[in-house]
Amino acid sequence: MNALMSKKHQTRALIMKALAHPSRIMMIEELGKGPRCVCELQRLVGSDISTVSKHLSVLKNAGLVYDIKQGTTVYYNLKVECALDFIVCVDKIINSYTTNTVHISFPEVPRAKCCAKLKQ
Amino acid sequence: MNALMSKKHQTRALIMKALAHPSRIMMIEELGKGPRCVCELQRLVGSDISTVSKHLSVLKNAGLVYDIKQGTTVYYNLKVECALDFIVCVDKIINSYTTNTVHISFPEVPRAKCCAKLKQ
DNA sequence: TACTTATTTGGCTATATTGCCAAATAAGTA
DNA sequence: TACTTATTTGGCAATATAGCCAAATAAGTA
Repeated sequence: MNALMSKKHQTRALIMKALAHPSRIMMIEELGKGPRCVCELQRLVGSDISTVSKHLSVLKNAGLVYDIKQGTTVYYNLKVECALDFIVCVDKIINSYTTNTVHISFPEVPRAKCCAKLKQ
Repeated sequence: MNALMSKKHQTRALIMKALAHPSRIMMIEELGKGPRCVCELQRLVGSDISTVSKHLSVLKNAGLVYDIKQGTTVYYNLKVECALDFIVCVDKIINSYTTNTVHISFPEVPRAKCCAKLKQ
């Protein structure tokens, strides 16, 4: 894997990581309904307001939300609609936990040994 | 937020977390092409084989992959096709980094103060 | 200016994740 | 049985993440 590939996968992981927390998923879902201030999101998730603020900066850093200041209030907005698609994807997977049928699929031909260390 | 809601969001986060690592994203993408043994995935990501094995157990634990043993070789398989949708979602977001136009949207009416602590 | 409201930042501790090595396990082969 | 191959597990150190409190910042109001 070259450095360019690595960069790409790191960017992907940054976005996934941003969504990899219960509070942040909740907030993204809520922001799908419209802009919300930090206070409103704080009531939603129930953590300390400083914690919520830090979660929001993670989402912002990943490019998922943006903020607009009005007086002393900061409104957070969903930047990319498709962030909501993630939640649909996840819930599909959760549903598949019970309904999914496993397809057994072997490689067509036996492969040569691929893991052995070279002899010295 | 009640305990049931919390449970749901934790399950969602478990799946997101499983995908929140460059190597694991790479492996999911590769498994989209067909079953692969641990060795093949190890060559793909370039980490120690024990590290790769642990990454795979994270994916398995989240219900994203399953494994089938053939002799000494373990073939990993994508369990849910829609795990690939995530990667499409992420790449859409990455593309939006440059092309996305911000829609400024304020709440229609000014809201009452919502954050102040009660006076004692 | 002093106070209030809303939010962010710094700092700290607790916890989780990552990645390597070494050892263990599992299954096939000489 | 001893050896080889493929993979998993245990253990450990390094790093990252989370969440709280206290303090700082920003903007409005009396």
